[in-house]
Amino acid sequence: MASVTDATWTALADPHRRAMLDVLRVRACAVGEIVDELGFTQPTTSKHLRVLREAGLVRVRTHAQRRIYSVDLEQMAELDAWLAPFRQLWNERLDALGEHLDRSEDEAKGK
Amino acid sequence: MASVTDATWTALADPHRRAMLDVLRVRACAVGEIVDELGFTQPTTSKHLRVLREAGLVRVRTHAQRRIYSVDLEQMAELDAWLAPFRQLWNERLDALGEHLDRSEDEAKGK
DNA sequence: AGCTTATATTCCTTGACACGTATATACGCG
DNA sequence: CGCGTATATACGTGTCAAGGAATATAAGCT
Repeated sequence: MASVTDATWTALADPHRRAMLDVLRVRACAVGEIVDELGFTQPTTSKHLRVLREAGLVRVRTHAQRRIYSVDLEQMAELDAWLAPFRQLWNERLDALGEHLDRSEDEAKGK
Repeated sequence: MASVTDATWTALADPHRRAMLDVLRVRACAVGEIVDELGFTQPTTSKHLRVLREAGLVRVRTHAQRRIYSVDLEQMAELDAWLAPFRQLWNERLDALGEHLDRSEDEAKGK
């Protein structure tokens, strides 16, 4: 149960790696497929995948010579947990705005 | 309307800066308060705040000599937007599990 | 205007990271 | 077992970001 650590955030700091996660979000991929899709060299791709793996963001399963990488959704959920308090503040602000608008609307409808 | 860019993710990669965001999430702070709270030196704190500002993650308003920093919740919401598709997959997985459990439960209750 | 407080910036050194090239490991197959 | 495919690692190099110390800017105060 890998938790979110510095490595996780560092891994996300690189745009290539975020692109890789976006690809893997759609479906699990072998290394070669990611190379084809994103156009990075194979060694670069493998190195980035290693960083993502050590960050707990992706998982590998070996299938013959291929290594199939997929997103670790649980880790993403933990990232989300860090973001959640901020989102809550944001939603509170939206709610306050919505209430404000509703009040005007209710007054118009005479509700 | 600053959007999420590489700078945003890079800013989040640093644990000190995430700590600062956690402090600012509770309430807006002047630089000195952050220095006191987290124990970084003043120049370091200012430099990190600059990075956060240029990343669109915090806003400043000047109040006499003090500069009051606060989290830019809108930017956080945009970060959340990137994470959202992953969260959705995660929730679908939880729902599938829940449905599975509900089915067993319903059979037990004869619903 | 001088002094103090509050914050920002500069310079310098150091360490981490990304990329390319070359090479190593692993697996399957004839 | 030798060969091809698929992936990982090692090495050398250039770039960039972080921290400390010193200094600059800015605003209030007497």
